[in-house]
Amino acid sequence: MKTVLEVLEERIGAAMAAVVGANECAAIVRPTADARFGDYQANGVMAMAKQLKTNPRKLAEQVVERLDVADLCEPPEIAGPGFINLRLKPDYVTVQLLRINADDSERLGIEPTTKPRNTVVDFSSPNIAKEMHVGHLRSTIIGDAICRITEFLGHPVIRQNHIGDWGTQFGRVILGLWHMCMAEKHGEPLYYRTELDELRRVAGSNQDLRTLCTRIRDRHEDDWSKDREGEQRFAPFLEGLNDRDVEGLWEQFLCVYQYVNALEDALAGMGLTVRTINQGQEEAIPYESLSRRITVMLQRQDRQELDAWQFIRRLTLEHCGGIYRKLGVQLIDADVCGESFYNDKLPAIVGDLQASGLAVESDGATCVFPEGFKTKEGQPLPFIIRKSDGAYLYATTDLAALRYRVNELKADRIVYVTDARQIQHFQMLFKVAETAGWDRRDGEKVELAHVTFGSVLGEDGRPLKTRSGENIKLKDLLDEAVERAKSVVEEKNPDLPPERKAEIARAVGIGAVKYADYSNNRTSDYVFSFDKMLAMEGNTAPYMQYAYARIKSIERKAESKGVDIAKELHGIAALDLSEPTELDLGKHLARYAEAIESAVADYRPNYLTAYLYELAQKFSAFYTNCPVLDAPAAKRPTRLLLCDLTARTIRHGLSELLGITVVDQM
RNA sequence: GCGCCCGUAGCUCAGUUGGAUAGAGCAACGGAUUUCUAAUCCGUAGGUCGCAGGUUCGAGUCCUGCCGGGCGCGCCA
Repeated sequence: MKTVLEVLEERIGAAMAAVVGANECAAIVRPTADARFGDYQANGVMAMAKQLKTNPRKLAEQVVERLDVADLCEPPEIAGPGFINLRLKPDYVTVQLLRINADDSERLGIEPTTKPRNTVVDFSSPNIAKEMHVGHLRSTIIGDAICRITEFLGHPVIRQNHIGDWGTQFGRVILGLWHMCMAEKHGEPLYYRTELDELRRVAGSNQDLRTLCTRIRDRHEDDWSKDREGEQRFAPFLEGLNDRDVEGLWEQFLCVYQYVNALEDALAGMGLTVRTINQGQEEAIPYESLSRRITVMLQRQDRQELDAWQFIRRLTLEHCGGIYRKLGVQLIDADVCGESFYNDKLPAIVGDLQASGLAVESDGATCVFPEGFKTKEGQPLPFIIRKSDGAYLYATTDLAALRYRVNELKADRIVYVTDARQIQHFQMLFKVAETAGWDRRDGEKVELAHVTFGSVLGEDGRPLKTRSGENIKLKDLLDEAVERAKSVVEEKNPDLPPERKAEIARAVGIGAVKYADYSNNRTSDYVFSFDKMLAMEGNTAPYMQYAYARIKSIERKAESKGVDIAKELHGIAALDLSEPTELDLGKHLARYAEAIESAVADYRPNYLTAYLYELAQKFSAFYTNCPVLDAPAAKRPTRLLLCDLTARTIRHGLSELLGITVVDQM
C-alpha cells in the first residue's frame, strides 16, 4: 500500500512528465510547512522550470490541467512562485481511516515490503569483564529501534552483538579469578576489597604505596608457589564456579577485576619483581607484567584458560542480558557474535589481502593503504591489520566480521551503530572492503551503513560521568530513572495498588530515558536530564504515555455510561469529520506510514517521535474539544474510532517500534 | 597542522534531494476546569539561523573564507 505522499508524488510526477515530454519527473511532494497551504505541497515544478528556463507558474498551470487527483484532494491550487498546494478531502481521509481500522493484523494497514533485504545490524557491543555503562546506551537502544522498524517493514533482521571478548584484558581477568580463589582460601575479610581501598587511599604517597604493593607481592608469591607445588587451589576453584550463584560472583568479580587493574597501574615503574615458573625454570619478572605472562601461560594450558574465560564471558552476558531486559531491548545470547568468534579467521584476512597485493609491510606492521586517506604529514594513512608484534587489531576483526556477514549471513545490508568518533575507522573499513571486493556477493553490492550518534552529556556540557569522574553504570542510571518516576506516580496517583505503581514507574522511568534519546537528533550530543525527560509537558515519554492512558480510561468508562464500543465500531462504514480537531487528527493518523518511512530512510528515530508527539498533541486538542462518550449518538462512532486508532498508533509506535512500554493507567 | 561534526528564541532542541512569513517544548505572561485522568487545552511575547562573501526566482540548508566549540589523526577499541 502506497502512502498518500507516494501516490501524489507519482501522479504529479506523471503529469509533469506528460507536460514536458520527459520519462519521469521528480514532483518533490512534501507535507506543507504551514497548514494554510493545505496538507501537501509539490515543489518540483519550480526546479523543472528552472531547468527548462520557462515560467514556473505557467508550467504549474499546465501540470495542474493534466493532473487528476480528484479522488484524494480538493482542486489543487497554485501559489507563490509555482507551488502546487494540495488539500485532502475529508472523504478520502475517511476512506484511509476505515482501511487502517479494517486491518486486523495489528499492522495499521501498513503492508510489509515486497523487496525484503537481509539486514545485519551491529549494535550495543559491550566489553567482557566490564559493567555496561552510559556509553553503551545509545548504540543499544538506537540499534534496537532500527532492528524493530526494519523488521516491521518486512526485512529479515540479523542482530549482531559484537562484544569485546578477546584481547589484552585476558590475563587480568584470569588473574582476577585467581585472587578471588586465594581470598576465599584466606577467609574473611576478602583481601582484595580492603586492599583496593588501601591502594586508592595511599595513591599519593610513593612510600606507603610501595610498602603496600610489597606486602601484596609477598603473599601473592607465597600463594602462587603453594598453588603450583601440589596444593592445587585454583583449578578446583574454577571447576566449582559453574555451580555457584551468578549474581554474587559478578559483584565480586567486578571488584577483584578493579583490584587487579589498580594494582597493575600502581606497580608501573616501581621495579618490584615476582618469582614465577617459566618452562620449568624459576625466574623473576616485573610484577606488573604478570598478567601478560599469565595470558601466555594459560594459552599453553588450554583447558584452564578456556574455563576461566568462558565463565567470565557467561557472567558478563548474564549481566548484559539483565540490562537488555530492563531496557526492553531485543538482544539475546544467540545474537552474540563477538571478537573471539573471528579469532581463527584473522590470519586468512591478512593472507588474502597480502596475496591480492593490497596489504603491505610498513614499519614492521601489515597495512592496507586505502585511497583518499592522509596522515597529518600528508602521507597515505594506513589501515593496520597486523601489528609489528604479530597481534591483530579491531580493523582485522571488523574485516573478518564483514566478510562473514556478507558470505555466511547473506547480508544485503550491514548497519553499524557506533558513536561518531569511529567515523574514520568505518570509512577506511568500507573502502578497504570495496577495494578488496568483499562488499559484493554474487556480483551484487552489499550496502554498508555507519549510523553514528553523539555523546550523552551531563548538565555541565561534559560527557556524563559520576562526580569522581567514572563512567555511570547503566544499571544505576536506569534504577534512578525508575525511582524518580515512582515518586511522580506516588504524587499523582497515590491510591493505586503498590504493584501497579511499580509497573507504571518502570514503564515511565525506562521509557523516559529511551524516549529522550530517540527524540533527539542522533547525530548531535544531548544533555541528559532526568527532570526534562520525566516532565509531563513537552515531547517526553510521560506525555505520550499519558495520552495513551487517557484513551484507555475512556474505554474503561464506556460501560458505566452505557456505551458498547465494540458494537458501535462493528462494521463502521462512514465517518463524520466535521469538527476541525477531528479532521486534523484523522489526517495525521492517516500519515503514520510516512513517518515510519522517513524514520527508517536515514535511520532517524526522532522523525518517528516527532510524529507521535504531534499525534498526541492533536489527540489532546480533539479530546478537549470533543466529548466522546457523551457525544450525540450520530457523532459517537467517529470519535470512538479516532480514539481507538490513536491508541493503536501510539501503542504501536512506542511499544512495537521503539520498545517503550505503554500503560493503561497512570 | 590536517580531517570530520556542530554553532537556530533566555534554556533544551526540530527543521527530510534548496521552497512560501524559520517551528516545537521548557521558562515568562494571559485565559479555559460542575473532567471521558488539567499529567490537559487555547492564546501572547520572544530569532540579522556564529560572522562575511558567493551561487539561485528562492539559502538555516549548497560553495568559499573567517570566528567559536567538540571529536579524530600508525601499530587501543
